Amino acid sequence: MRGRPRTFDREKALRRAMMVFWERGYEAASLEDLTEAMGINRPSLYSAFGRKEDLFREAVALYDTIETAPIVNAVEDSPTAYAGIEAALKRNIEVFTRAKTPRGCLVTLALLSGRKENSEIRDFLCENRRSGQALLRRRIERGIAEGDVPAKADPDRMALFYTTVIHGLSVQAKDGITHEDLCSTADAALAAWDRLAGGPAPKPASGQL
Amino acid sequence: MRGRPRTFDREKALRRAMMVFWERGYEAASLEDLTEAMGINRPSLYSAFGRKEDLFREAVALYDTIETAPIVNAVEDSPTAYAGIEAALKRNIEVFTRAKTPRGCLVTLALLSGRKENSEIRDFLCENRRSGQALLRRRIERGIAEGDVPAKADPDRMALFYTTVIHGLSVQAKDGITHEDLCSTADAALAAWDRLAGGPAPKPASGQL
DNA sequence: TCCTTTATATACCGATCGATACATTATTGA
DNA sequence: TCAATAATGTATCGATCGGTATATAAAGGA
Repeated sequence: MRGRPRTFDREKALRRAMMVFWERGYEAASLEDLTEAMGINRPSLYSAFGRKEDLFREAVALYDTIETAPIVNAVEDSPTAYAGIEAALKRNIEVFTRAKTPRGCLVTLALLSGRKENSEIRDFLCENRRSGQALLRRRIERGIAEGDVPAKADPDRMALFYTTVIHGLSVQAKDGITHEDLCSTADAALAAWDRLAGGPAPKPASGQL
Repeated sequence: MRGRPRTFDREKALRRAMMVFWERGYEAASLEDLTEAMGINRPSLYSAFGRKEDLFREAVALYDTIETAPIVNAVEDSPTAYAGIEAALKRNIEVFTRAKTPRGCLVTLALLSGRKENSEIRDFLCENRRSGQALLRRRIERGIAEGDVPAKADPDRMALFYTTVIHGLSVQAKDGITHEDLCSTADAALAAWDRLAGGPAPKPASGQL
């Protein structure tokens, strides 16, 4: 390639930008905060990532890759829908309270209220949240298909409930609630499972599996 | 009183400021947004309410008076702890989805992430959230004392769980979830009650009440 | 009537916001 | 060797941020 080579690691700079957005949210993360954390100056940021909005979208994509994707895998790899939802709750809590990263979920906390000119980014984050909800819904639907969830269960409703709890856990994590208390809260949500699913999981007929 | 009389209704102006903070959050509500909504200019705002931070604290106090206090009363006036928590959920949903006011809870959504120089306001809001949690805890403790909640129930844990759900409902309301779906989610949370309380409510001995 | 007091309106403060112009430096291809 | 290309550092842009100085207007008290 022609031209002067880049003197910084683009991926590492993006990861640091992600941390700033995670800590401060979208609007409160200033270009000065970002460039300082990334170790570069403004023109380098703009040539490598585009505008602040572009950088943020890429930071969210990186968050999805680093933080969300393993949770998605855990949900899908769990043997039952219940175990999948439990994994979603517990693994999110691990992320929300990890010592080396900011508390709570970037996608949930970065922009709830805000300036009206940032409504597109708010919608972008909302869509991301809905995709997490869709993940849980599909896992419960699969549970019905595979027989570990009663057929009369309502996957939409259950996914909405557990997604709502996860959003609440983000707020609580940001407020400094302990890991232990968050886990206790997740268990409380799971305690509703049988009644939400319309009874305990039907026992598969012997030899069916 | 001496001096030129005020030409605006202080209470009405405060209510409009509250709406702006409710809609945009603390940081994104600019003085221009505020003065325009309040129908006054900056010096009038400063002489009547002090700095932006002072105005915000007073707006939150008004929110507590107008929106929160009736919910507090409903929780405390409910005949049982279960009915009290149910009232807290349902009445919050009414507030979060009311057509004439912004969606979600001002206290929860106004400042989660943000600039580090606003950490005092974040703590102020966090304290407000914790007081809501304490309200639920006390109502459950009273339920134990009055016999409508089993003695082995954990009021701290139950209050934390239902408060977390309410925080999640704020996020969902902001995301545009329907009133019906929010109610369905609240019912899902209430479905965990018996297992959280350690069994259904003990039946009072006949003649005890 | 006139002075004191308080509110109003205009205009502006320094600081910071996101975003760039410009000149310089470093590299590749011809 | 040198033009073309791309990244860097500095310095700055206009807009907006929260917050005020200043002058004027409107009331009460002496």
